[in-house]
Amino acid sequence: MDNNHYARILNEIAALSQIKGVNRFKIRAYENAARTVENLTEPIDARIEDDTVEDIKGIGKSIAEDLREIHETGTCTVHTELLSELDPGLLDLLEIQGLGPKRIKAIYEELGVCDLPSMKEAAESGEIQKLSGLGKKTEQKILAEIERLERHAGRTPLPQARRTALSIRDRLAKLDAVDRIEIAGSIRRGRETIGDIDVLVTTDDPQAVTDAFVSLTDVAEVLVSGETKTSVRLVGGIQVDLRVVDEDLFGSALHYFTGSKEHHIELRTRAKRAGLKISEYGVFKTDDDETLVASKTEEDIYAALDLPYIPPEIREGHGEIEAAEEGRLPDLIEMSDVRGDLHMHTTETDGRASILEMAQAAKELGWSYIAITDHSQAVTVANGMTPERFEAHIEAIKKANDEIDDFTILSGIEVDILKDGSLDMDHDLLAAADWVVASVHSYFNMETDKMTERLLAAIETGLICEMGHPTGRMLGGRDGYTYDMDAVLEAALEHGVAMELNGSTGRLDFNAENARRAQSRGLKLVLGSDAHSTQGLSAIEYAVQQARRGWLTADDVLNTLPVDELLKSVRPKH
DNA sequence: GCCGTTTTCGGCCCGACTGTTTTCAGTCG
Repeated sequence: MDNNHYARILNEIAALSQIKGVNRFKIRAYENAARTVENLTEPIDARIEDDTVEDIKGIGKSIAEDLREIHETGTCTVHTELLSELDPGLLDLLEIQGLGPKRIKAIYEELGVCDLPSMKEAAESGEIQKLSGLGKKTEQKILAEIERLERHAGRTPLPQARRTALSIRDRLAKLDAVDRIEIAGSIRRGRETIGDIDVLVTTDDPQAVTDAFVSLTDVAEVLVSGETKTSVRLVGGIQVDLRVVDEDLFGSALHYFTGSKEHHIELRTRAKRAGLKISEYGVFKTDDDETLVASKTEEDIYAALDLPYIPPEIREGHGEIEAAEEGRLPDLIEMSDVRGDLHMHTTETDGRASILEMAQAAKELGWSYIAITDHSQAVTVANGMTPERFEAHIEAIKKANDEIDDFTILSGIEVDILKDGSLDMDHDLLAAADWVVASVHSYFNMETDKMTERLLAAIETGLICEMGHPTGRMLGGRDGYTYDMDAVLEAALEHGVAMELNGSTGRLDFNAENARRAQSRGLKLVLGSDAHSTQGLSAIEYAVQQARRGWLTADDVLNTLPVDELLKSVRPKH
């Protein structure tokens, strides 16, 4: 069973327990355990079977028992009892901003409201405002929130949220009153989907900045406005929080507003033991009259806690603080480590630039090589290449090399993995090409076993360098196809196939968790832009960011190698 | 429910803002 299945049940136990009103630390224990399971690089099934599940930090006797029960039956008593006591529809109500577990419980008990439709009905008929502690305003907010949830559910994909954030940043940066402005929050950490945008500003005129912020043309509604914190909702539905801080406190504020919550909880617990207190205003001593120890930079904050700097991308409460303590923090890959890009398209199929244009643009970005990887014929909508066209394309790529200095253009292809696992191209042509990306573009809904067989067959041809966008998921769109990931990773390792971390803005596939899982098995990753235009090449930044979230170093990534070493590192039997 | 360089019991991050209240609980990040 997939780790996510276990995590989902633990999360539901936490959410339902909140509404039931149990001890909040017990709830946190379930949340922590869910997060731990989600981010485990090995199958939880294996830990249950060899009876080591209780050795995992954050999983004790009781939750271990729950996990064993889920392993055997698919669910556990704690979960089923909560579901029979309460109503599963209540989980949706937690999505309503401004309503927490206490109020939901009260409304549930007083009015029998058990899901979004009954909440809407109760609010529309004015029943909510009659309850003690609730009033007309809360009732109106609930209605507005339900309407918003009906219109626009879920989180925003990172690239889209980042564009919005940068636009807001640039507009506010023009104000005289703004000294320094920075995007913090989950965008800075590079989470693949974004709940809201956090903007941090230093100024000597907070009122002027706040006024300008709420007057931005795309602000639909002001949610909160205080001295240091203002929140708005944009026309598109996304929430933006603006925080105004003193210059001297910039480091501690940036650290605080970057999160994650879990990272902070762990860090603050650690600080407390050392007689320190952390808030957005700095690190303070708790024993005397609260002396300020650090606040100017994030480096200062970590130094005050006797820790090395922890990069934003891994501040997720996934063991990074423990690793920092023990000097085990990975030296995360950086943009400057990347030497080339191994996944892109040209006008030969569905790209918008020629071979040479792509090469020149890549050279300007600082790369020393690229692979041109146009589609094979199965992708008819992309004008995929027949064997004849591919053969000619290989020649054209070789020729283009003569027209650019100090740069290598590898001949390649993104060959389709057909329904039966065979490759959509003559094998001798694949063998003749420098770089072969193999990808699935059809029949996404195959059964898990069939899809596993399909991918294994493709890997076992021995002709593949790299598995392209390995799960096929679209960010904020379709889910990835399902297969036995462990079996596929094992085969890829055996046949010298790297897994791609595709940075194109609609995908980010592999995601960070899968990349870390592959890396922990000894597999290499490749960062690819999947560019269809010269501008598209910059998507590699997203791939780097996700790689950092997956704790990858330059050594884990093949396209940090010089081109000759790169080519030696794949297709060993070839 | 989990955990231990103050601990096997007694803790478990910290502050801002709002609405409904007359001093603060609830929610959020």
